[in-house]
Order: sequence, then C-alpha cells, then structure tokens
Amino acid sequence: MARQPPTKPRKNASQERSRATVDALVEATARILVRDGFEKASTNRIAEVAGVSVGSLYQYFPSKEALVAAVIDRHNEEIMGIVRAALTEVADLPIDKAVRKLVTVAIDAHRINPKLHRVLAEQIPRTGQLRDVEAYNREIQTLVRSYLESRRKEMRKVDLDVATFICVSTIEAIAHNTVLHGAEMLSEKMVKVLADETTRLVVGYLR
Amino acid sequence: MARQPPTKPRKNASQERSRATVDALVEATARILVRDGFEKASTNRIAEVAGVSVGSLYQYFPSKEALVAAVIDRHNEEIMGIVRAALTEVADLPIDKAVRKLVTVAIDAHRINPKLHRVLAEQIPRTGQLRDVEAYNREIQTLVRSYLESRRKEMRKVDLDVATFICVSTIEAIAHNTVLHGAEMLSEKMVKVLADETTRLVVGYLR
DNA sequence: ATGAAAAGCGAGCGAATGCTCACATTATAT
DNA sequence: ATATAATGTGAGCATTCGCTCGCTTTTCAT
Repeated sequence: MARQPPTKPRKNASQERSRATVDALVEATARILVRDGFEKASTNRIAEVAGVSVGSLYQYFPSKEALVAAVIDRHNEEIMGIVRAALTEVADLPIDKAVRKLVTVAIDAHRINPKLHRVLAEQIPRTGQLRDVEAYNREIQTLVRSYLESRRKEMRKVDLDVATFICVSTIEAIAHNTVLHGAEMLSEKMVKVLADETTRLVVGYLR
Repeated sequence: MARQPPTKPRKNASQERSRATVDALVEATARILVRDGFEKASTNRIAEVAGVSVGSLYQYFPSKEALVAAVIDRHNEEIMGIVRAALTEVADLPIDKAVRKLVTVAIDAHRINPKLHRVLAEQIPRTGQLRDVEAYNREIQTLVRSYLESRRKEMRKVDLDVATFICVSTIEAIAHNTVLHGAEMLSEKMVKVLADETTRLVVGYLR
C-alpha cells in the first residue's frame, strides 16, 4: 500500500480556521433549509451564504447530502440529549410520573426549532445517507424498553417490545403532530391539555 | 376577453386514446417511484416508461409535480375509500367494536401498496402542490369526530376535538410505523397482536 | 373523401446543479 | 527566511432536467 500522496483526500478539519469553516457551512445549510426550503439549498448557495467558496465546501463535505446529514445530526443530537437526560432523570419514578415527564419532554424537544423540524420532516427525501438516521429511533426504543422493564411490577402482563413500540409511536406521533399542525402558535394551555391527555392514554394502557 | 385561439391550453382528455395515455403516465410514474425512487423520476423517463413522448406528457400534466400529485391522489383515494366505508359501517357500533374495526382497517389500508406508501412517505418533498394533500387527514378527523360525538354517552368527559386528535394520531402512527418498520414481512399474528393492543390503548383512553 | 380538431412526437433549448481543478493564500515547522 | 502542508478560491465542465414547439398521425364529423 503506497502512502497516499500529500494531496488531502478530503475530510478532517484540524486547524481552527477550518473548524470555523465547517461550522459556517452547517449553519448556512440549516438557515437556508429554514428560510428557503430544501430545493433551494444548492451547494453553491450554501457556500455563498457561509461566506466560503464551493471548493472549500467540498474539502469537508463530499456531497450535498453530507451537508444535510450534518444538519439533521446536529438537530437530532440536540433532541437526543434532552431525551436521554429525561430518561435517566425518570429512571426511579413510577410509571405515571415518568410518562408525564416523557410526554412533556417529547413535545418540548419537537419545539426546539420547529421550522427546521418541519423542513426536515416534510421536505428532506430520506434517501441514500439520510436513510438510516432513524437509528435515533432505535436508541429511544431501547432506552424506553429498559425503563419499562424495570417497572414491570406496576404493569399488567404485556409483551415488552410491543408495549414499547406502542408507547414510543404514540408519544412521538402526538408530539410531532402537535408541533406540525399547531405550527408556531401553540398556547401553553393547549400544550398542557395535550400532555395531560397523552399521559392518561399511555398510563391507562400500561396498567 | 378574446377567445383563446384553438390551441389547447393544456389539459383534458376526451377521447379514449388520450385517456389511456393519461393512465399510462400515472401508472408509469407510480412504477418508477416504487422501483427507482423519487429522484430518478424525471419527466423524460416517465414518458419513456409510459411508452409516450414527453410532448404528450405535457399535454395532460403541466409539471412533474402534477404527475406525482396524481399518483398520491390515486393512492389516497384508495385508502380513503376503505376508511370512509369502514366509518359508515361502524356508525352504529359501540366504541370498543368500532375502534377495533378502525384500527384493523387503518393497518390494512397502509398495507395496500406498502412500497408505494413508503416512497410517498419518505421521499416525496411536501412542497408546492404536494403540500395540501393532507386535506385527507382533515376529512378523517371530521368523520371520526362526528362518530365520537354520536357515542358521547359511552365516553368520559373530554374535549371532543382533543380526543379526536389523539385517537387519529395514535392509530395513524401505529399503522404507519407497523407497515414501515415491518416492511413487507409482517406476520398475521403480529398484526393481530398490534391491533389488539392499539384497540385496548384507545378504548381505555376514551372510557 | 375531406377537412378540422385531437392526440402524439421527439430533438433540443435554456437553466440549474453538483462538483472539479489549477491556482492563490495562510499557517506551521525549521 | 524558507519550505511544506493546510486551507481557501471560483470559473467553468459535464450533466441532468423540466419543458417547448414545429410538425406528423389519428380520429371524427360531415
């Protein structure tokens, strides 16, 4: 195997300037997605908005897809941070308290950046690289499952996997639809009502 | 207002041959979407697969979007047919029987053409014309709401709109996730279990 | 049979897009 | 100060795509 010649293949940012470039690119991508939608997000435009040349863009991102993937990842990491925290925080709580917390957190998480969330949900074709970003879903599934397992005595007899699937799907869907339909405007009152109802739904199901 | 000259603006198919052309185009679009995904569905390719020239395509469909919209519409109409039928069939049934039926129907409806369903859900950017195809959702919402209204005595006190929103979101999500995650393979056994559980979830919530 | 309207054809235009490459600038090590 | 690597530039290539338009073929009414 010959050493690859001192041309950089493409990739990592080591110096500070380049890290700033990478950040600017991801940030610009997110802003364009929110402001103008996925279709308008061309690599040339992204570079322009980032104040960087297309060439530089391609030093760090092998394709447009990779850029969008980075945005999705950043957003999902934000959400996962909150969700993970909530799940550990909730570990010792009884089911009713725990579910209420998780429902609230789910709605809050979807409200972090609603406009971006909407674009990601509605406009990004889940194709190529973007396909398996649903790994996050699997992680949530796992975490929730192990919580339920630890609280099994409070529950009726159910197949744990089925119960987990049902709970996660339900909470996710209601949070998602709440944010997408209610769009920007969403009175705190309404959020509370929906959280209450969803909690009732799920807790009633588990016991 | 001058009469528009005898050039056809663009649109309607009156003769039989042209109706066949339109059908072939929609069918070809659906097939390409399923086989190769949204990105590969160019107008040239659609026309080619339909055995028709691009020119003819543009006689009946003003844009690529219109073609995709036609496919979505066809698919949604199929689903809505089933859902509407189920909802009238269920009108006189008590809540538990009704919910069970609706859950089953929801899953079945999503399984009509799973591959197409997946592409429509995952790859089609909801933009431009494609935005308000969610009118179907509103119709379902309305239908379910009026069913619940007629059965109010069997229910605890709830805000009808909220309850409807919760029920529809939940059933929709579980049916959707079931079909998308389970993909093609989905044992009848599993479907039955999920239908049972979902029914329990929703019925328990309403009463 | 004939003319007109309907339907169909397909080469190719113009615009946009993703991406490359030859080169310029900046940082780092010696 | 100088050499080397890291980073940045942007004109423009190659390709694709949506779509038009001048024209031919088919259908239909008379």
